[in-house]
Amino acid sequence: MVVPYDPDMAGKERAAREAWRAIFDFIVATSAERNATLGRAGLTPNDARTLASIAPIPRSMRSLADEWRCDASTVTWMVDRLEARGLAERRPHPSDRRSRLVALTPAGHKLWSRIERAAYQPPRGLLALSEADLRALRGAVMNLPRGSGRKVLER
Amino acid sequence: MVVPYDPDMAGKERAAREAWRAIFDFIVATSAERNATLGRAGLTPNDARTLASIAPIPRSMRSLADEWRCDASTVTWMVDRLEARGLAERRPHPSDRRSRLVALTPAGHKLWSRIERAAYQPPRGLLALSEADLRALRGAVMNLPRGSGRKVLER
DNA sequence: CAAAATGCTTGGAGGACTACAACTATCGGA
DNA sequence: TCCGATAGTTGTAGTCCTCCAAGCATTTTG
Repeated sequence: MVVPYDPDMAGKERAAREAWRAIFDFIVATSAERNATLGRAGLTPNDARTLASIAPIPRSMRSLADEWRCDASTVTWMVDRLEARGLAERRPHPSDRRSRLVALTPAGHKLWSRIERAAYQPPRGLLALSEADLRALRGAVMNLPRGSGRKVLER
Repeated sequence: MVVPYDPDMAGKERAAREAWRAIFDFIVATSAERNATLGRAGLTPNDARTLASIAPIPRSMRSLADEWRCDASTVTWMVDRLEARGLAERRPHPSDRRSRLVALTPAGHKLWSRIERAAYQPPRGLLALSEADLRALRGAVMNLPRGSGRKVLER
């Protein structure tokens, strides 16, 4: 798709750049607290990513390795650690006996829902905005490309 | 400061929650690309944090340990690695001979400015928003609490 | 069916943290 | 001046990844 010349593009890009800078700085400034939350739950960032990946639906090891672009043995290591803590379990794949499905245990689901709830709790700094700003912010940001469309989201 | 009852608080908090959720998901979805950028520069996330901390002005090891809430020997390790790559250097402290100031070398400044420029480049997904959304977004996030006020920013 | 491909695990190696204990050099106060 | 606090380093140890090579079981393909 060819984009025709847009005299306002500079303005749009400038807005995007300035907005992103403020968001990025805010994320960085609040990241320590998020990591501390994980730490208190005894999870590494990678543990959390694993929980997030298998929480919606059991996944094969292979699909996790593809998603994370890592070696298959790395996935073995990750899942081993969660399994040792009783948070995840391996199940037989219904149609391929080579494969395993990794699923959360009840304890895993419970912990993950706690973590997720904490992660979605807005940082204090965000509440410092006015209601008008927050409504405007929400209106804009809800239009962000969503979900699994990886290609869309990458830089 | 006591906050009086605010009948609209629920609406404000709801806006904050929904906005944060969208932002958080977006950040997570784009984080792999940011890490890849660091990786291409041969930096770990911790390396980048170190560069960011000493880029504005040389810092003592102690102040870094305090900022990161880690053991002093961890700072030694971090700085050693950057120094080995010629990105940072230890300088004498002007008034305390026990202390060292850690500063970026010219190569360190050069690399850091590259990294910073890349980090502030808005992800593609953000450009998917309309100009109106981006302007609204910018208007809101520019009011976010800024800079070094750690207490303000934490959750 | 035989061969190639696939899914996963194991073993080995190494890098990146991270803290603790012990030690040196220096500072600062009584 | 002497002693406790402070800044930093070194050595040690342990965890968390991360990949590669090798191997097993199973599936898919020619």
